[in-house]
Amino acid sequence: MPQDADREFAQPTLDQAAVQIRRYGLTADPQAVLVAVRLMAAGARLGQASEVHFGRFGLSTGRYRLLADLEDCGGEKSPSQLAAGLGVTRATVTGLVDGLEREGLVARRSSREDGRGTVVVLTARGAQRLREMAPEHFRRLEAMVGGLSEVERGTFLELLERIAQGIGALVEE
Amino acid sequence: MPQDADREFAQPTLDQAAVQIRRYGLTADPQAVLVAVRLMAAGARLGQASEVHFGRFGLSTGRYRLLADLEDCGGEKSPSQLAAGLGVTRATVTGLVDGLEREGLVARRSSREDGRGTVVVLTARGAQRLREMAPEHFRRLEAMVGGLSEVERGTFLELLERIAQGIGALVEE
DNA sequence: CCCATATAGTTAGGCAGCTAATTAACTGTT
DNA sequence: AACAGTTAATTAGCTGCCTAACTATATGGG
Repeated sequence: MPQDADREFAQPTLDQAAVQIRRYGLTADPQAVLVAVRLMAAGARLGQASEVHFGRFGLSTGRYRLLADLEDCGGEKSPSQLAAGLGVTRATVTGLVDGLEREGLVARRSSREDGRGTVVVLTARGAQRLREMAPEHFRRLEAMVGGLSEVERGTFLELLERIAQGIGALVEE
Repeated sequence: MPQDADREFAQPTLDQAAVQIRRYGLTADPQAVLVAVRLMAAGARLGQASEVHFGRFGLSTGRYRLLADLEDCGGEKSPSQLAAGLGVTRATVTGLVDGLEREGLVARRSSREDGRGTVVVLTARGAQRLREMAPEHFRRLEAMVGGLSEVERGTFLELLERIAQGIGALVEE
């Protein structure tokens, strides 16, 4: 019996943000803070929902993304290239590949050009798994934003893009 | 010398989405898929940026949120209530409290009303830590969305809200 | 009153992300 | 040719999140 399934996701409110800001005697704009906090909450929640979905196919978000990236690139890539493509460290890729290799979805072989390198290869079984998941995966992604019209999606993308730039600027500080 | 610091965050493109959809012979809308994928990427990136920020104060996103939630509620709450407020499981709260207690930022005492229960209490040191972090924390949140006007932020919030509903519907499937 | 069930908190084990350190191989300079 | 520095991949150890299982206490029905 799963005991925590009824976890509620109470969205943070504008009032909460305003109270916090006032408590510390600051002058930040509560609405701006709310945008940031809600975006983070949505991202986290989306991440968890994905994890559950991929779990049903014996994968995880990270493993799925690695597999998909491999297929996008013709089925072969070095761990370093995978890390760059996925935006994670090479150490993380090592772990993901370990798991996928155990399941026979990818294989490792050593590089011919570079004695230090290895190449991760998508196996037939790995490609098969991707095909099995695709319909539901894309259906879910579509359903998630189904409440928005095409124009609204365009607007959202543009605003998100600008926020992403703001995040990028922060990271470089 | 950190060796992976130059990790690039290549945003997924509309073309990539379209190619993937076509490969599996599906009919999903690439733009809708792109919105979902970018939102997930932004959330993940924001999460990592936060982690770095909080790390400079010897905390993490989860620990900070627990501390802040505690202060919002007058400084005392049970682990169960904390879990509900933060949207995580009680097991996770146990881990967060363990860490915070080790640093002397919170304390545990057993509940007087319920023999099974404990109460997590914000210590003076914990409150002090929050005060130290507040200015930079809120400045960063504000800076992140600084590229948007007030009207745009309102629009973004509204669209994000509708997407959050879409995510909620998926979770219940 | 007792027992079944529910709830509070913890523990154990898993995964994914990180950093830092290690080993091996490549590269460029002198 | 030898050595220094760089890069590829892995390993070890941390955190946060999860689920499942366990212990202890509450609570309600026969």
